[in-house]
Amino acid sequence: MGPTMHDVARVAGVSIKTVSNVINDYPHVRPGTRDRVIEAIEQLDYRPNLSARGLRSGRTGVIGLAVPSLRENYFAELADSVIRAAEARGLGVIVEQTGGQRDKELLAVSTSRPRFLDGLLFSPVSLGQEDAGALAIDGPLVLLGERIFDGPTDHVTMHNMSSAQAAVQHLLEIGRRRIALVGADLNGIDETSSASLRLKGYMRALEEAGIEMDPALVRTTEMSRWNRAGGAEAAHLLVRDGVEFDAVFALSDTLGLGVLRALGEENLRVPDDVAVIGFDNIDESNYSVPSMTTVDPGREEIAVLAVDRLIERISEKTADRRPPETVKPEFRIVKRESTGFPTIEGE
Amino acid sequence: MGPTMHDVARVAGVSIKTVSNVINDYPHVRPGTRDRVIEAIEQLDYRPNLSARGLRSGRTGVIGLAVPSLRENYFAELADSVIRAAEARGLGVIVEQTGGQRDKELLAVSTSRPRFLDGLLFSPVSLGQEDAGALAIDGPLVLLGERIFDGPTDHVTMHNMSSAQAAVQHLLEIGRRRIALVGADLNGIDETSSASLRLKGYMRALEEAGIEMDPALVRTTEMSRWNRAGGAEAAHLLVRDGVEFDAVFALSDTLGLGVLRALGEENLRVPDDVAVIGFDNIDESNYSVPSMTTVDPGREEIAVLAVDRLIERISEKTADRRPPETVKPEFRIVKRESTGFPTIEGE
DNA sequence: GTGAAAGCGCTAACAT
DNA sequence: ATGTTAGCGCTTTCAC
Repeated sequence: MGPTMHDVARVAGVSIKTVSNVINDYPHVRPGTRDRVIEAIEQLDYRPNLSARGLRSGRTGVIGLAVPSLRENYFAELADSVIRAAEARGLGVIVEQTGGQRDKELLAVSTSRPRFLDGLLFSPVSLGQEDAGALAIDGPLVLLGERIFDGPTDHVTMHNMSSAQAAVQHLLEIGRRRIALVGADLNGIDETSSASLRLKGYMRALEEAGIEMDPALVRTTEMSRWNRAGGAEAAHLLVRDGVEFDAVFALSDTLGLGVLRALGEENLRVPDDVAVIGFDNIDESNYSVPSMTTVDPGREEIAVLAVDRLIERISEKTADRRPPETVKPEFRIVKRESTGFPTIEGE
Repeated sequence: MGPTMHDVARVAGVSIKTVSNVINDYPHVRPGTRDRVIEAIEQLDYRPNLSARGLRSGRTGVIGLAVPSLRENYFAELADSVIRAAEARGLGVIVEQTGGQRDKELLAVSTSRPRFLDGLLFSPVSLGQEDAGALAIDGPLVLLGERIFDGPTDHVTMHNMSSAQAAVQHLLEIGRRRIALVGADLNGIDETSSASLRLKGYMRALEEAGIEMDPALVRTTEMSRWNRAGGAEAAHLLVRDGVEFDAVFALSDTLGLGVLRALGEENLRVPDDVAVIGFDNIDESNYSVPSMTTVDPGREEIAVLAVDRLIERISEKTADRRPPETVKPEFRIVKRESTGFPTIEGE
């Protein structure tokens, strides 16, 4: 067991309170005293016991991040951003994987969370609007994604609809008219899924361009197959169904990467025969053959916004509680080879 | 502030000790008493305060995992495996990213770690053999990777040399003779890098086949460019230098994926003109065009072995301390399209 | 500006 | 089989 505050106090010839003051940057400490304490800390290699601090102060300095899986690139990159944002603010991050399973998601916001985490960033994929009530947990909670709106907590989401609209506009601008959509929701349009919101953006863009939507171009994909295999399958089916198309809007980058693979196998050239745009801007989409145009929803900023919201909630006094707030970062279209633009290194 | 053991004890009509006994599965509790306590726990939605437990018992139930970055697929997938292994054993995981920077790696095993984590899994890339001394920290530590051998801690690594040898043998078996290697160490062979160990395996396989190594086929890549861009660059240079080759052994999958991209741009067909094998078996290598043959170093088992070693060390009494131990899982070659085998779904 | 002391919620030694 | 109790190392209120 390492040295304690008492040890430091003894070596520095002060009381434990003074040591505490120095460690917590309490301003009214005489410089000389402060120096003696710091010296003692270094001499003993003293480090505060966070369990004790946590017990006393009610804060552990650790937040949770609950995501479906780190094997999904988007969430691995989101975790990277969250961990860096949290570290910059002196917080550690415990990563929990829900596997996108409803029971594990419910667990993440309930019992599984003993009094330990200062707060939780939670990105559900199975819970929906009807579960908003389950979010009324005791600790600070910030929601990520678009499964639940108007819940009792802060919410960081993205411009799903307008960015999807912009994506389709980009395809229209390069002259495409038969634009397939890959990854639509099986249940049609419910307000709360990324897929539905992005589909709405697609429809809006077509409508503005005066193009009638062809249902044969809209391909559904089970949520569990929102990956390369699912994208490949959808593209193969498009071809084998004999549907004519000159562009694909994939509702996620991994779907898009699968589409690229399948189009290659079908001997269709990208972007000459078919242009492709994805959604998420994961690192990988810059390195596919060809590199893939995509929507950058502002992942990095989502992480920063979320961590900052959470910190605010953690330090907020119960009395002057602000009402829950929903924020979204700006998005941008990253143009690459799959829509006829050269790849920009490092983009 | 939630209910405490005292509250539970009061509701159940027992003493706090009995509550503690029930929670910690102490065997000698009368069934009826146990039931009353469990009922009270549920009624109050009581959850133990881990800070208090940690303070008292010296255990927090949280371990650390320090990796370069979750944006590198291999480490994201490793983190996934570690988190699942740890969860199965009731431990949480705080993920730290070192960015592969020497100073942050040193920090990970020193001051940055206040008395909080029960133990640390550490995958260094900048620290080397000469830093073995820095690992003599107080808490349990298990090392991952191959930067440091014979250090003072347990070490989970992989069969770098023999698996690399097997990779090259696979290329030889399909009739390739001019096998390029992408990703060699700039500093030539030092014992402690994955690159060097895998290069040795390459040389051994060639030697056994009676093929003389052609230095023009061995391409070096800076550690910081062990990614798709670095792999692509190396492949482009191979072609532009006019080197003849019919296969590439990429020392990592991301290098290999870059190689695939570059070969496509150079109008070389894979595997007809050039066969490609990677190393790591990240999910992505199964979805490239073409899908990529690779070495599966046993990542999943590495995680389990590491977590189990760490748990043993955590619960070990200082007295009967076992000497440090080095373990490696089995590897296997996953054959895919890039060496002429059909992709197997889900492989 | 600094010290003394209480107590956060829990575990475990000891008592019954 | 269960109860009593003393801390674990820290923060914080209250003195001085």
